[in-house]
Amino acid sequence: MTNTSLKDLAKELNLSVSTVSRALRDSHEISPDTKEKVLILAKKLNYQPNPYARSLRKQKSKTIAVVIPEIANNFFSLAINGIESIAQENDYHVLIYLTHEDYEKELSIINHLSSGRVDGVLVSISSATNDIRHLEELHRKDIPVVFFDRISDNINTIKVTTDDYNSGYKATNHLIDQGCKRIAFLSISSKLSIGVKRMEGYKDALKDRGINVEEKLIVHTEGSPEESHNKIKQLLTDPNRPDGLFASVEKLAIASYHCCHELHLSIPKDVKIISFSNLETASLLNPSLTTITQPAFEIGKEAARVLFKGLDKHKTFLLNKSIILDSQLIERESTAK
Amino acid sequence: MTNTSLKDLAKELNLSVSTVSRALRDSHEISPDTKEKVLILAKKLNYQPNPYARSLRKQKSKTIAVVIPEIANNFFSLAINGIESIAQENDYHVLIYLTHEDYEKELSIINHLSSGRVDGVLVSISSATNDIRHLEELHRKDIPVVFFDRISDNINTIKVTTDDYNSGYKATNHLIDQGCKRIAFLSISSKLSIGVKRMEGYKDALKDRGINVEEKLIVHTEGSPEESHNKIKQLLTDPNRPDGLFASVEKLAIASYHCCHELHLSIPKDVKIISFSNLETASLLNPSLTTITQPAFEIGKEAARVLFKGLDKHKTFLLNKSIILDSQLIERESTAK
DNA sequence: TTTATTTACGCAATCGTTACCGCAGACGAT
DNA sequence: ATCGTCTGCGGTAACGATTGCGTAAATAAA
Repeated sequence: MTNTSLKDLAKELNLSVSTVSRALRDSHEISPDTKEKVLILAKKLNYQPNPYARSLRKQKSKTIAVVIPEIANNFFSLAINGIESIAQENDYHVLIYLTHEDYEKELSIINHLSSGRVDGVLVSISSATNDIRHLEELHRKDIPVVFFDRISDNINTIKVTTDDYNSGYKATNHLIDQGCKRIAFLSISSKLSIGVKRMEGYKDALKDRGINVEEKLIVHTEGSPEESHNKIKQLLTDPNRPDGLFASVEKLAIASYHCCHELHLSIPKDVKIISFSNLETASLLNPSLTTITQPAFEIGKEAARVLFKGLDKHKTFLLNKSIILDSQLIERESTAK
Repeated sequence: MTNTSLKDLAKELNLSVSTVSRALRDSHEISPDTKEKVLILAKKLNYQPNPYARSLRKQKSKTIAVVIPEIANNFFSLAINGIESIAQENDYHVLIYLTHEDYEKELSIINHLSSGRVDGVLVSISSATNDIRHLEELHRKDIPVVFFDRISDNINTIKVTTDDYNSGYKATNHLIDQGCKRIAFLSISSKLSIGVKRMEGYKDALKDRGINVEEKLIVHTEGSPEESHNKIKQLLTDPNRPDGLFASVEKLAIASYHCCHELHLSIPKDVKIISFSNLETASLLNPSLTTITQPAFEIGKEAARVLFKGLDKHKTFLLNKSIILDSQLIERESTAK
């Protein structure tokens, strides 16, 4: 059985296709009688307008794309949750694309999206991405783009993030307050905006408290989980090892926990750890993890909201604007004195 | 700037639209010369065929839908990861829909999908779903449906799950082996297949070891997180409280941990806990959590694979078939003697 | 040389919806 | 009676890509 179309309805009711179409969209040009007949039959046959025909005709797809590095990640799955909820409110559909931190993949995905498949794009760039010409291309084709979390500063559009600099500053300050003298900073990319800004907060906090910034305490692990693990382990086996770790992303905190367990280092006695994280089990860890928790769900929602706001008025939308939501420092045992 | 179409290419090259179309799809009817000219210009203008025009014409969307209860959930986000990877291999697009365990929402989503928006659907039903007529409707419209994890036995199609009965049996057996005498079973639904089968495994394991099944040790928390929390707390404050908890889903294990902490019950001394879970931090919890870990990523992959296999040959596809992947019991401290 | 065949392309219909234009008939105003 | 003005509906041309069919020119076969 194939789907019922306007033509089927029209034939059944001895009306023209255009009349049926208008009746369904409650046009004032159609008499109440006719409307009712049409609506009843449509319901009876469970008529669903063909989305592709409609999109083709209206040059609107009622669809947005979400392009993210990975999904098995608490931050991103919460963000998607927020995005999807706003999309559902607006009767939009959500396409998901994962780049797996791969620039080539991101390139080909974004490139594909310039086909008009979607009305707008929400993106959090991959850690491997330097060149953002592919994103500018979308821009040029008048497809609104909103960045969230992992943004690029080199493109004029809306960006939704948390206050990464400040959070980095606060996190570092907290470690110092708890007695740390040598604090390492862990990140997954030396280029990613979130990494850079969090690091600037880290550096400034150290300076403001009169502590020297040591480059060898700044670890960028740009590759595999194994690489992260090894680099952290190496950091912690150094005779002059740090007494505090600031993980700029959750997975590095988890790796750090594993390393400490392996090396029989006690958290927080030997090493204190704080991390950006949306881990729901942060409070159940051994020891519970002090986190900077981003409002991931809200970030998703807000990014989607501004995107939808922009879907009406393209031109004025392509502005450079930053929306910054607050993160929360939640103190737990991993940084106890 | 709008997108370039076949017509644009044709005009530029003084060719007809059909020739350009055929050239791009490497038809043998087109001369090598012409093909090359077309391909070069297409690349230069970054021509991307309009997906909606193509879908309309071909009655194929190159898109699948994934309908799941929630996404901020390790199992589902891993499964999506698997699904997306297979979809990308097959050049398909993935639409995500969340039901939030709400039957009405699931109904309206599935109903919408009968419009032909997608070529196939992967679904894990909501805990509130009894009636599956909406899914049968898809079936009737020749839209292949593959269930994964949360399946319905009342519909003839492919289902991908783990061996829930066996896993339930093994988990219960493990608790008994570790010395538990009174084992409670926690689930989020008395109807959901995964809950029922895991429970049957639980019951049979008890019987086989000569332990009576006590109905009051079987807790179904069908509502909010608060309700779950309260019911578990109530269970644990009973003077005759259980000494073992078998959580059939991860979130109930987490709730159980919180309850034990609140009630100052020691895990595993006072209460041992085992849970179905894909928590990446299971080994870092306090104490580390013994889990039945499902191959979530593989389940997603496999479900997507069989769906794609079915997208060719509809008719023969609509078979009743179960694909069962093994879960793994990973013993940790929460069930130590 | 004539006929058949191949090569390389154009024409036009089609997918299902929507939007513009047109046009009867009813009705009121003049 | 004539002229506008609604009301309610139908016809048709798009949207962009695909595809069956037609056909001129080039080539081969007779």
